[in-house]
Order: sequence, then structure tokens, then C-alpha cells
Amino acid sequence: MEFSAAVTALSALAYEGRLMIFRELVQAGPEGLAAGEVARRVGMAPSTLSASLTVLSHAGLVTSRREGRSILYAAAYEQMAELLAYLVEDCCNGRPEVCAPLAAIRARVACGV
Amino acid sequence: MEFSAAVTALSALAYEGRLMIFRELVQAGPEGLAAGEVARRVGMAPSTLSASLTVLSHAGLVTSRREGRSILYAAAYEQMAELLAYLVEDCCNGRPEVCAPLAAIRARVACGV
DNA sequence: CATATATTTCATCTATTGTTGAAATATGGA
DNA sequence: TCCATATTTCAACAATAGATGAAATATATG
Repeated sequence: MEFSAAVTALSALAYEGRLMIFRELVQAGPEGLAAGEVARRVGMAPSTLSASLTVLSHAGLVTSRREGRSILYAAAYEQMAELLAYLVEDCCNGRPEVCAPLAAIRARVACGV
Repeated sequence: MEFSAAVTALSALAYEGRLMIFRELVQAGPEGLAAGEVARRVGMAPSTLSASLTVLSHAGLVTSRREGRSILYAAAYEQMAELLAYLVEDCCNGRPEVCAPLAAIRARVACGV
């Protein structure tokens, strides 16, 4: 990931409504959720939600596909991983003890990746 | 980390100047850099830099201490790890294959944490 | 084809955020 | 004490971003 893509992704997540949406989608799994279902869960007006999903989509953090009348949105796990990787890149400048706190991440990932 | 702290941290990083500053500090290590040195490296005016450092500081992402006439800023690695952990929490809903892409993170952390 | 459902687009308004330069504060040294 | 260096604070301005409701688009069904 390059610098400006990281800024775009961070900006997309740096807002209450959008972070809430993204977390719902991350937890919902790769099939995703219909836009309307997301709106119901996070309690947003349709047009506000649509704008939020557009921002997340432009940042590459969610994907969408139509299914019948609904449009299903899903978290883009690869892009999310890219962003996390970018943030920790070159973190310790050759001194492993510096980024030791990052080891805690592993313990918090539910699936033990 | 709780929701609003995550939003604050993401907002702090979601801007070109501040992400640049943060990355400089992450790579500089725990001793940190003088504010003036940071300004020189990222090419910002002193007052703009100061405002940026304040935002990062309020988000808990950097710490500061005075040393002589300089004020040294350093990345807060623990808070950074907390943020990353928050983003991946409950990511796979019991299905490990969902967050498999996150495994790539490990390979990108220079010190192999 | 007409109607109902699902979502997006658009224009407008409001609020928030970033930048800038000048002045203020804090420290160290002659 | 006086001056130089380092950084922050402040006020004003400019730019950006989010919310809203109405209208538009797309799909499904009777």
C-alpha cells in the first residue's frame, strides 16, 4: 500500500458512522449484508448510509454486489490487512524490542492468525 | 480500546501531515525526535507541526518530554498496537479462513513480532 | 405495464478542520 | 540580566466534510 491509499483508508474509518458500518461488515463475514440491513443495524438514514458506503468503497475497504433488489456490501479483508501492514512497516528500525507491544495484536485476533 | 478512542486515533492518522509525522516517529524509535527535527523532516511550518503533534498526542499516539530547549516526541507503540487490535477484533465470527489475509501482517513487521 | 421495494444521486446547509503569521512562553548561555 | 533558540498559543480565514430530504434509478412482482 502506498501513502495516499493509506490516508484514504484511514480517513474512511475515521468517522463514527463509517467505523460502525465497517465493524458490522467485518463481523458479518465475506457474504456481506444488504445496505438496508446495515442501515437498520447502525440506525442511519438511507442517504447518509449510502454516502458512507461510497466513502468506504472508494477507499477499497468494502466491496459490493447486487443480489435481487438488494446491494450486498462486504468487508475487503485483504485491503484491511494491507492497511494494518502499512502502519507497522519499518516499525523498529532493527531493534525488535521496540515493537514488542505489537505482539499483543496476535492474541486479540479471534481466529489466531 | 473503546470505540470513541479508536475513532480519535484513526482521525489523528487520517491526514497526510500527521501520518507522515507518525511514521517518522515510529521509525525513529522510542527516544523520539525533537519537534524541530520533525518539522525539518516533514517540511512543515512550526505552528502547523505543533498543531499536528497536539492532535496525535490527544489521541494517545505520541508522547512527549522536554529535554533542554527541545521537546522530544516519540511514538506510543502500545497505543498503536491497541488500535490495530481493535480493528481486527471479532473479525472472523468463528470462521478462521475469513481473516486469513491478516496473516500477511506478520510477514510485514520488520522485527517478526 | 403499473406498482412496490431497495438504493443512490443531487443540491443545500451547517459544522468541523487545517493553515498561517504574530505574539507569548520556556529554557539555556553570555 | 539580556539575548538567542525552541515550541506553543491565539485569532482569523479558507477549505472540506457530513446530514438531510426529495427526486431519480434499478429490480421484482402481480
